[in-house]
Amino acid sequence: MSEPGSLDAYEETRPFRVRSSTAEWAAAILRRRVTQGGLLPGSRLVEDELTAELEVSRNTLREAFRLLGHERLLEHKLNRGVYVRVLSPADVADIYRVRRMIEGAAVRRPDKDPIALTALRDAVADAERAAAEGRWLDVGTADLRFHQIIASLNGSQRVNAMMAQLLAELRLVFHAMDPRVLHAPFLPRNRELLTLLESGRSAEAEHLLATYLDEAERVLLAACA
Amino acid sequence: MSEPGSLDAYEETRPFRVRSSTAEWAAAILRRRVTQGGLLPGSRLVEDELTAELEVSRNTLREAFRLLGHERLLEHKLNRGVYVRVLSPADVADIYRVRRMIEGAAVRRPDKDPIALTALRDAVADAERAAAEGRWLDVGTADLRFHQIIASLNGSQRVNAMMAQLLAELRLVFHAMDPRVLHAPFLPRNRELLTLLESGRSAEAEHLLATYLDEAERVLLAACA
DNA sequence: GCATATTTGTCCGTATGTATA
DNA sequence: CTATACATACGGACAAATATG
Repeated sequence: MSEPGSLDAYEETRPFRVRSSTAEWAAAILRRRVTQGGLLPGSRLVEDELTAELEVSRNTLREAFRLLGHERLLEHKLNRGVYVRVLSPADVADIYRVRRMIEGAAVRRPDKDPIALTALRDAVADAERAAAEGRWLDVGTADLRFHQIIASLNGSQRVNAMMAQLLAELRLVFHAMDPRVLHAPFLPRNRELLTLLESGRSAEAEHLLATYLDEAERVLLAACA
Repeated sequence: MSEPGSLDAYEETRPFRVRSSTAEWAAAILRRRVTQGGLLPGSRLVEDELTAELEVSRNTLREAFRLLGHERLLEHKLNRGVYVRVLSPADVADIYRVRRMIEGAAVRRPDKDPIALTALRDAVADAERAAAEGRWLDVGTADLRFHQIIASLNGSQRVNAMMAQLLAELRLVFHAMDPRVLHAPFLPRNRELLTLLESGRSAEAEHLLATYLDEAERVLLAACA
């Protein structure tokens, strides 16, 4: 507690514990390792090692495990330990079924929040700039942000939370792929989708999104197998 | 559990708690009390009382609290305790936004699973029988099952889980209402919706469902305020 | 198949911080 | 302000399950 993570320069230092609990702090560090690829799917998380490294008690670490398990980033096998989740092809297919439902309902809505449209323009511009400069990981981040904003057009906090969790899960598969191959084909389509949304052509946007998601699913399913 | 000190090798001290963790077992008991109205919204859950009653440790009970907190059945106020969630009108509106999305997508699908249709017929029949016999709580249970099956037409495990959670949350409001007033108006419409689904009239089913959900939302919003 | 070491699951006691009467 | 009640977090303990030789 007194000396937070002096050996680990990568990690954020422990924030003020006024607002967040120690368990959430530990969960945040592990979450970042998983979503950013530091911990690959299938890796085992040993309690002893992590309590020593994070300098938290076993109880607190186990609470962090539970938080991330509920986000489907970790898998808890009884008496056998905690592992980074490995997505099956069935998982990927299921995630894309939900994405088609959420994003489809979003673009079908007649009333588009102008603030969200502005945020969409920013996300597309960021992705294009990152691509031009070869920062493909940043392209991926902007792409995920784009789709998170699309989902937010539904105007539901619960849908936003579901979408955030789905995209975090998808990142587990992303690490098995070249980010350029993964994101480059979809950049122009994000731009096109944005144009259709801005001009209110919902039916065309819905169709474009459907084919978009079908193809993305195929790419990721190939990476799974 | 009942006798922590006794080391009798032959007696089974924890019949079923070996398979699932003790925390999940405790969570299951509390979940049941909340969804079945034994613990009303706003009630405080005191650690000391529950550790004594359930005969589990504080750590284990806290694990159970976390689990139910993520299911949105309990509310965790930092340093101030754990309470049964009280749904605001905004929560009810949000839940119905998601229900319109999930159930709308379900009835719009062209391919209806025949097994699900059979299950729907059973649910409607159960509800009607229970209503005829004045068992209004059972009517409510069958009604929720009806809508859970509707959601399952999407063919997604994740959507099923979301729907189950939404309906569990809705039960929090149900306890503030007379179950007869709540469910009776919707019985004939479930029957009608089933007929439309069986005959493949998706557009009509979608419209009926939309007006159905709008009215149910109004009823519950009134109960909230 | 057995014996041992490791790891997890659970519980306890306690110290500290925080909110409320 | 004090007192009280409670949540947060830690470390130790031991049984049970699993992994290892």
